[in-house]
Amino acid sequence: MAQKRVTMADVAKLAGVSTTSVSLIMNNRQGTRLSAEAAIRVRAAADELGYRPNLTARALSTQKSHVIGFISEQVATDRLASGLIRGALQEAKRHGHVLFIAETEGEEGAVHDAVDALTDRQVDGIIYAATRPQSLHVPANVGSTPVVMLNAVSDDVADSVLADEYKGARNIIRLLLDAGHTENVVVLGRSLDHPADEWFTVAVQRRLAGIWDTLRERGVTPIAQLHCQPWSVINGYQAIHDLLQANVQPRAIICLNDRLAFGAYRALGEAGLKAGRDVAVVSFDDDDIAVYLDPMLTTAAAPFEEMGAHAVRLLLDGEHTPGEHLVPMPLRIRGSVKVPEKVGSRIEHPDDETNWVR
Amino acid sequence: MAQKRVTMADVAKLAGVSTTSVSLIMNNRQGTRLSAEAAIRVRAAADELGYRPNLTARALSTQKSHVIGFISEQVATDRLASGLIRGALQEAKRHGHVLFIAETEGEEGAVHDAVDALTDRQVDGIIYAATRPQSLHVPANVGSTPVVMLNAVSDDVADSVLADEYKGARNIIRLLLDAGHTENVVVLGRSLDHPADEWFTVAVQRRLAGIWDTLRERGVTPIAQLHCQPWSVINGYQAIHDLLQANVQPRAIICLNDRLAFGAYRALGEAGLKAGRDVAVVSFDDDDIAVYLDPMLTTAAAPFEEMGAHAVRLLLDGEHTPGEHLVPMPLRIRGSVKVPEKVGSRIEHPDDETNWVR
DNA sequence: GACGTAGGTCCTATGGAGGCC
DNA sequence: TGGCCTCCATAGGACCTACGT
Repeated sequence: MAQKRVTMADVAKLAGVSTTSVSLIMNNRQGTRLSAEAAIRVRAAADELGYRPNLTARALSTQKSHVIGFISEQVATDRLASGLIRGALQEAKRHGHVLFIAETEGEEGAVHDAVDALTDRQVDGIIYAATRPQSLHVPANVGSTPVVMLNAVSDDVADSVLADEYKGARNIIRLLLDAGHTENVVVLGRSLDHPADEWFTVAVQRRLAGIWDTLRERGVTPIAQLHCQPWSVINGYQAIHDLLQANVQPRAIICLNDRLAFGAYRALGEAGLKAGRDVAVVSFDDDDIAVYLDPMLTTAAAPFEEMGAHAVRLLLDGEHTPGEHLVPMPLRIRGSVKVPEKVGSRIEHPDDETNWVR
Repeated sequence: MAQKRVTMADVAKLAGVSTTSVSLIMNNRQGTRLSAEAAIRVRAAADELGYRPNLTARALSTQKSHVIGFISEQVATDRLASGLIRGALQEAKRHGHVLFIAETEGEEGAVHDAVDALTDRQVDGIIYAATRPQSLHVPANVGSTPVVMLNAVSDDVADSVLADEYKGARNIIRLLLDAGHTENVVVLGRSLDHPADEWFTVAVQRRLAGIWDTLRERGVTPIAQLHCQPWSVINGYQAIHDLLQANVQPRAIICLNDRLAFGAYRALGEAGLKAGRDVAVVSFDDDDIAVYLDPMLTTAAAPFEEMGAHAVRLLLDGEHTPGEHLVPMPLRIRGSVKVPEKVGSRIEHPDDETNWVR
């Protein structure tokens, strides 16, 4: 027999005041001269009854639900990008907000439905997230609800939170070169002269640009560009396998993501070579598998948690300047690159703030 | 300039009826004699204005929010158990519900706070989930909100959804034995005579019981029980490594989870042995890494999605009989066990319904 | 037979009322 | 007669529903 919740009216009765007074006092409204004594009575009554305001009713009356909607294709389930949710969740909690989660599973029209489901419940804002950076369409039924794109961009929305691919790429390449691996360098994942295709997203463009700009600055010319899409374990394996078969001996491999690196490890292993010892390997993302590898992978981490948190902050802060918001990619320096002691300490990192090593 | 949403009143005015009529018609209430013609007018007006009911207001008046709260320590972020959320999400969506997600990150008092945050928003029910089956305390402030434990149990709550560890174990062991691997069997992860400790949860007990009951039934006596906790890659590696050093040659390894299996693969590899070819390996969970391994791992999958969906169903169905709800663990038959063609087709699976092979 | 009125859900916002010196 | 302090009535917010016309 669901005993009902305590309402303001109950508190008011016990304290001998009106519900108005209870509301004013419980919300600590300034500028209203209610006697200190009344305030004490009301608070005591509220405590005694265990009163908690009904946020649904409050939302109805204030038009602010303190709820944020989180739409994604598969974020909650994608092990790489679930960090996005986690970051958003924590930040939302710190602001007394809660998250509605809706996943579209890539179904047609599911985004539209999700938006309906969320706006029908008066969310204060919507985060539209993707597991891989891409351009998405935001359905018109969001109406006037603020939207922030997370790990994605959209023509329909001003704000988007992205990883700083360019600087991240510069930093990890600098790390590689500073450690002395400047000969027989191979770039695995995408070649520069390949025509633009569906995989060639903004994020990829910037990642590539960061890599090549830095190589050129240092006067390093790779001995091979291995193109393969998608960036899967098997494709990484195949590419390096073929390279070795052709009797080309890489001394450093720049992998465009961790899965390619995983594949590269295998191909190297079959040839009796070992990452870290015979071949330096750097990569991107800091996928979970990065630390399962032997040796563990040095990689520029996708800063998902921080990105998720930032998206929430943007939504709650109406004052920010709209546009692209770039979050630094921290380097995870591990065994796949041998960094000589003396070199390690004098590695230059002009783009300093992006170098969150841990 | 947030143009306001259209309300029932707007529709009523356009259709020339009262809001009552709009409510009755939009909700398809039976037994109310409104003219068919009025219904048509109302629907047309609603369409024209793009009317959508405000679910916050509806929740306030009906006391049903069509929202389910999902509390967990780290489910959204745990790559193994995020399937729980996904399943819940899909099932909720199918019933027109939406999920609030709250994570506790294991902080003290966070569960209590999460419950407050959810009940303040009038959720219709709460799912309390864990990444590893365990017994949890449910704070009293849930009040009369229905709660279902997911991948967990609690003294405070009747309903819990768990994987059917016992039958799952029986089935995977049968598979192994039916494939002819009955000699030199090793059990990796926990030994029977080890005293109960924090790791010895109900789930583990049942998993173990399923394994040993089946071995005994078939008259198979393992040549070794390797005990190690936690069930990590490194511990799995170490245990098998030591075994091989001691010159014991296993022909079949029953791993208590996939991470142990991963470690076992490595130790075997170093000794020039290969899973599937020289040693049959079976395991539990169907972690993501299971398909990254070479050969891919044969394992009894933790049916997380189905469990999540089931929890939602329980919450929405007030009529079910309370108690433990066991969800079958499907076998994922892959390369780590060689199943002779003729054997494969005549493997017996008395516990039939649990054998969702895919 | 076909519909509307009024009151309920719980909280907030506003103006104004009563008491006292 | 005013001014100050303390408080509350009322009117929303958008919806549902029992009853009445």
